[in-house]
Amino acid sequence: MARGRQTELAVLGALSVRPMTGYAVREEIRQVLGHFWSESYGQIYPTLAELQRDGFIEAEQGTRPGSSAYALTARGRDRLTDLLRQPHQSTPPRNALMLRLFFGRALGVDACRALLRQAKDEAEQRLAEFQAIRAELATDPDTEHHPYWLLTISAGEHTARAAIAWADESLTALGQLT
Amino acid sequence: MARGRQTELAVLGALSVRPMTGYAVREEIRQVLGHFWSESYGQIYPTLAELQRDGFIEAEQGTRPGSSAYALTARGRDRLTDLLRQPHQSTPPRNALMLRLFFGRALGVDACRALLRQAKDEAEQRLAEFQAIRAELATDPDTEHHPYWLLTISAGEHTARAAIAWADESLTALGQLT
DNA sequence: ATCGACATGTAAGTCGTTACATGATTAG
DNA sequence: CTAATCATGTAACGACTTACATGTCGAT
Repeated sequence: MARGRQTELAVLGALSVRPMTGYAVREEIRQVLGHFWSESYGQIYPTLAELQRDGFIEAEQGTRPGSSAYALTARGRDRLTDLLRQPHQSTPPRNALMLRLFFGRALGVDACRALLRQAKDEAEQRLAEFQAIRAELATDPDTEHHPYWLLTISAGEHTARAAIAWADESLTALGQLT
Repeated sequence: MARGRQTELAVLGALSVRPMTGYAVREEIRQVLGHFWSESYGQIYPTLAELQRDGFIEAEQGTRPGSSAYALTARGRDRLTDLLRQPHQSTPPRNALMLRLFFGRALGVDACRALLRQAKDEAEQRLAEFQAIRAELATDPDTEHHPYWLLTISAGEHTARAAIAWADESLTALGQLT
């Protein structure tokens, strides 16, 4: 499966933006990549220790006791590029909503409609969040990351809009049932 | 987390369509729900044993030795409805493509464009598959599952089309870089 | 002083896949 | 006869989350 590499990649990527503590890595991933990725402390801290042992990151001096920010080393930068180039295998799909709708006959039309309305609400909220992030990014000083971050925001917007359209269509279709 | 329930739900759902062996449950999920859900033998067989122990399913007679098809009991049908009604929590997101594009600066424009082209190809293939399933479903004798199955197919189509549009847009955007 | 945010780390347990062993049945 | 498919089951392993224990720092 080689999925430990994925956490390694996420952590190295976060540190490539700027040096950070483990806590900050988690916050960064949660706030900025939250719709596409997630990591827990139980993954992050062991990974940081491993990366430091292997010389891919180093603790920065000047941090207060009980806390240390890590920065990429030159080898760490190479390692990041390596990992980015490797083919990615997505986790097997597990969409709880689709599983329920597929067996919707046993659930009943009304409950399915409720599920669809909830899905639509969530998609609308996601869309608003992405648009807010986009607006915030527009005011930021231009970093070289900018065009790539826009890519992922755009993906979020497209997906959310598709979900909204699908939910509307499906509510109509189910409405015509009995 | 209560995710063991998810496998239980998938297995009960499959058996609600028609009685099946464990092997067939896996095939059914792989072929029909493959784009939204997956289960492995390591999950299915222990779950079947548990469900039988709890009286939610029973082995049908008349099956050949070394093989047994299971059917839902009345209690099993209730159990399925119960599980369907319970609120679902999706697995935390882990989108390997987005993770890579987000750190695209370290990967380079050309490699990112290659990733996008690949994503577009995959989305087009998925769209074709969904349309094939839709066509096949149209020739089938009408079951009560029909409208619900169409729902999930439609979701797949919407998502695939959104992915294609996003990839096209993004390829253009990245093309204007340097 | 105390509350909330910052910060580190681990143990326990769940979840899930992969790989293998084993054998029956069917189509060519 | 033999290859492919149908079928069952489990052991080993890896990935990941949750919950907890512990402590620092800044603001009120």
